Amino acid sequence: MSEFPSTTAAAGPIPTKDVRPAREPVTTDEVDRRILTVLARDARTPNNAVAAEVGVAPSTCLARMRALRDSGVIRGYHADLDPAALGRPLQALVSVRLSSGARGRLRSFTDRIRARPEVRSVYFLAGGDDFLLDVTAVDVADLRDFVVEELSAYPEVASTETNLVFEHVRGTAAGL
Amino acid sequence: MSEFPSTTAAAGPIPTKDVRPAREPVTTDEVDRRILTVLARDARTPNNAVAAEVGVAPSTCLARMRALRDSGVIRGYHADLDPAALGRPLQALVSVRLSSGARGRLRSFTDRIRARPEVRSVYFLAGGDDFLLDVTAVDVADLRDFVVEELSAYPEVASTETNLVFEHVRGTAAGL
DNA sequence: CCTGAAAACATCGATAG
DNA sequence: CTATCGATGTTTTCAGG
Repeated sequence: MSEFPSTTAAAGPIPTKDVRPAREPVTTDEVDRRILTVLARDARTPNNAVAAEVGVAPSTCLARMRALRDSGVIRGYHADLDPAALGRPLQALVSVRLSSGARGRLRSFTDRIRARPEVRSVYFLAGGDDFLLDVTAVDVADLRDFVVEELSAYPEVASTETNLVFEHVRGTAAGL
Repeated sequence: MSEFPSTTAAAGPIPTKDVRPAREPVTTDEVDRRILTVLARDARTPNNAVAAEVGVAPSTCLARMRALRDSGVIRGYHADLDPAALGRPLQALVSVRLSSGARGRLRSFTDRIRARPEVRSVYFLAGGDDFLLDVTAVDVADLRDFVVEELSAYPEVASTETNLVFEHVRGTAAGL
């Protein structure tokens, strides 16, 4: 089994049937893309509203949405929560480098890490660092605790580097 | 006016009414958090089902969801698309450093950048680099084109550093 | 791909704890 | 603040053309 089974994956207990990780492109037409654009902008847009916006019948739109979901083009639908509004006003990017002997346990290590409430997402990297964590924190002490006690405490971790995030904005095109 | 008006922001033409950026925490109780957990996992869960899952009446659930949306705790709902399935199998993180004189034009520069289809998100950083781009590409040539022609071509850009992303996974807790 | 009809759901106001 | 009820319009869903 590969160390990196897919280019990307969705979160936690997914509302998923049997979505394949999609190593190869799925054929999509203009209608599909317009559906995706609408759902990327507002995932709670009712099916019939999506249909009206892209100019197809609701039944057709529904079938397409399901196909896109089942084929893995749509990985899931997620509410975008504001960490600051939830009492986590600090955001940071933490680069982590593992000791060379620990690379084999990378997966189990990151599985533990990504379940933590601080962690928004994990990037597995090809470069000098092994991975990058997008994290939020209640305050600097909380951030320090996470880095020092949750990361650096493990012998697998060779080094970390923390960069504060002033602001994080989504791309406008959202993957299209 | 501040250079960084909010800690985070949502994408493009948002389906938003007047959601404030939420600099301060919003008071939420256990019911709210459970609603948020459900919606973070599957944003298309019907109000009915959310209500049943968290154990409140649908009317109550609906009112809370709206309050959470209006107070800015929920920034939006987005379909999570798989770039690989859409013909963009390459993902990378590009760190960008601007020339010191160009920092004042940072906002207009990044506004142009983030509208590009390659850009999934933009992190404004406090450290040595000015910002970090999460980008996808069709192939290496496409990636190179973006970095060389879209970034390095501008005099504002002092330097860039590109790191390939093997895999990107969402945190399990999704912001709670 | 569409239409159409039945079932499920969202939404509101009134009422009450 | 929360829950329940009932009425009304909308949305989803599926059978079939």
